[in-house]
Amino acid sequence: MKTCPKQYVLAVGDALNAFTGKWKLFIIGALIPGKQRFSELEKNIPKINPRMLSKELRDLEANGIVKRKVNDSVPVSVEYELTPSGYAMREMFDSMIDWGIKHRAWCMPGKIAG
Amino acid sequence: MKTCPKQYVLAVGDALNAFTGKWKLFIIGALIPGKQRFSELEKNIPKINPRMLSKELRDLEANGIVKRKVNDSVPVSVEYELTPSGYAMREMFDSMIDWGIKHRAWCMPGKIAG
DNA sequence: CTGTATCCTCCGAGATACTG
DNA sequence: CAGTATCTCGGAGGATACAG
Repeated sequence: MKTCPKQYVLAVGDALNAFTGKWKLFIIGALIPGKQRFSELEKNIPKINPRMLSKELRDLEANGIVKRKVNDSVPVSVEYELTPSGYAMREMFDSMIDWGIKHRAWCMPGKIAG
Repeated sequence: MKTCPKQYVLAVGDALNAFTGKWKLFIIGALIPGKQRFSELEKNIPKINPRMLSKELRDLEANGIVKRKVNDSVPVSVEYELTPSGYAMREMFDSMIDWGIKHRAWCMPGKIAG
């Protein structure tokens, strides 16, 4: 691995940490159009349960991908929003999409759309 | 999720499948400079054991990332090499590296190099 | 509404020994 | 050399009920 300085490995590790697991990608995806409340996320992400949603949101917050804002209303509401780093993930996803589409075309022609 | 057609989700899924897990990224990284034999991979990837190496290589081959070539020599040797799709992952990794480095600069300044 | 607390299951992955 | 066969364990993730 000639051209592979240590900070590259760390950087890829950060990126992987940020969106691996079963749900993080869906949560980030759901937040790209804009902030959402806990219950909206729960409704918009099929099959997730509150325990997992809560846990993943805490992970994402700890990793600086999502920020959490409590509105002091009655009843209380909590909004989640991507941080600048979170929004910046789009370019990374775009290049994953590019690769994925080319890969499908290359090795499973005819299955472009599922 | 307005701008999120189904084939995008599939494409990202393909990309994730291709390199998640504990070892796939290291294997791909080890193969970027060129083809390598089983035992070379085993030696070059610290702490991997033959069972995991074998399993991950089979996964990668099934996903069209790696191709396996048996040389009919004595003793037998087997070479693994990235497919064109495999080599094409570099751009994706580069954009992950970009994001990771910016992310580190943004949310953990001073820890650029670990 | 926004989460926690428990309990449980399944599988990724390590250790070690063995085979053609 | 290039793998496979077992055994084992921890942790990711699901189901459900409960709490502030």
